[in-house]
Amino acid sequence: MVEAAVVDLGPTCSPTSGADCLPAGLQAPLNRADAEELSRLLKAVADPTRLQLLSLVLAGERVCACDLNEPLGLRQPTVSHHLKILTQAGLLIREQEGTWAWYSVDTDRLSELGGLFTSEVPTGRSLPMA
Amino acid sequence: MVEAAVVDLGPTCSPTSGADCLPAGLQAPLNRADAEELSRLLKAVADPTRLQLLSLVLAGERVCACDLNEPLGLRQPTVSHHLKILTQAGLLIREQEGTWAWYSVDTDRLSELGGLFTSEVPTGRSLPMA
DNA sequence: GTCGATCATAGACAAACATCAATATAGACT
DNA sequence: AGTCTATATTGATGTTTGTCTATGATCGAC
Repeated sequence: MVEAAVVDLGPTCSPTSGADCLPAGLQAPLNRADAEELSRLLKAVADPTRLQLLSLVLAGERVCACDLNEPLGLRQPTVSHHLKILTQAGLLIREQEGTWAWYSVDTDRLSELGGLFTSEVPTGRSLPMA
Repeated sequence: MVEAAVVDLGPTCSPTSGADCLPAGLQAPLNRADAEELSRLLKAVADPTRLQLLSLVLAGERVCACDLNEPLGLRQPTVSHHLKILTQAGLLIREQEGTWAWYSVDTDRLSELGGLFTSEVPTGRSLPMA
């Protein structure tokens, strides 16, 4: 040990955290439970196929599942499996319409994800002349 | 098929993309190569132990590896393994000093990660009265 | 009803992964 | 030299994960 750098990994999220109470981010030391909850969300996104899926649905705004098999070059059950994972993670919204299943991206949830790593004060605008 | 929704998965990053040229985000449809590169970075973060590691190093600013085994409750080789993965992903910076290894977070890289999901125009400040 | 199309589920299988114990490497110090 | 400490690497093991085929469930149209 180099020093008495005692760091307790206490709870960072409220003990009665609901389904949408994400552990805020990395600013405070994460306890195991919060880290596991965060990793569940991140695992949903840490797969090349699911990233392509997200980008495709994001490009189409509201996309039929039937249009996703071909551009990915994967079998229908495989795509269905990934869509389920993304939906369970709250990143995709599923709407059944007759035989079809329409998917759209929950952009709030998506930016919530990004916010986990960018909770600093924004120092400058990224767009030219707002 | 529902419509002729042709989406080509062309390259989104420059063909000669260097090590730090991340595929920009999900706004444009991702081809497989870019999706795999992104997923490599996200996989580094999609693990509860590595999330705890990041939060610990972030809290200490510059942390000796010797102080990380105990708060995580994991063996030294396991922690060393995770530190290597985070370093290879560019999220941690390693500095050797005698026998010790000091780690710090590359905050630029970290916010680059967050930016993958939050490339929208910021509509409002999140801090009270800036 | 039957047929065809869309999507989900179940089960199998190989590849990737997290963890450990054991060992190796390298520096500091006597 | 020799020992102790800090860290990395190797190899093994159990678990998770991505993909497939095969099958089931549901809806619309004839």
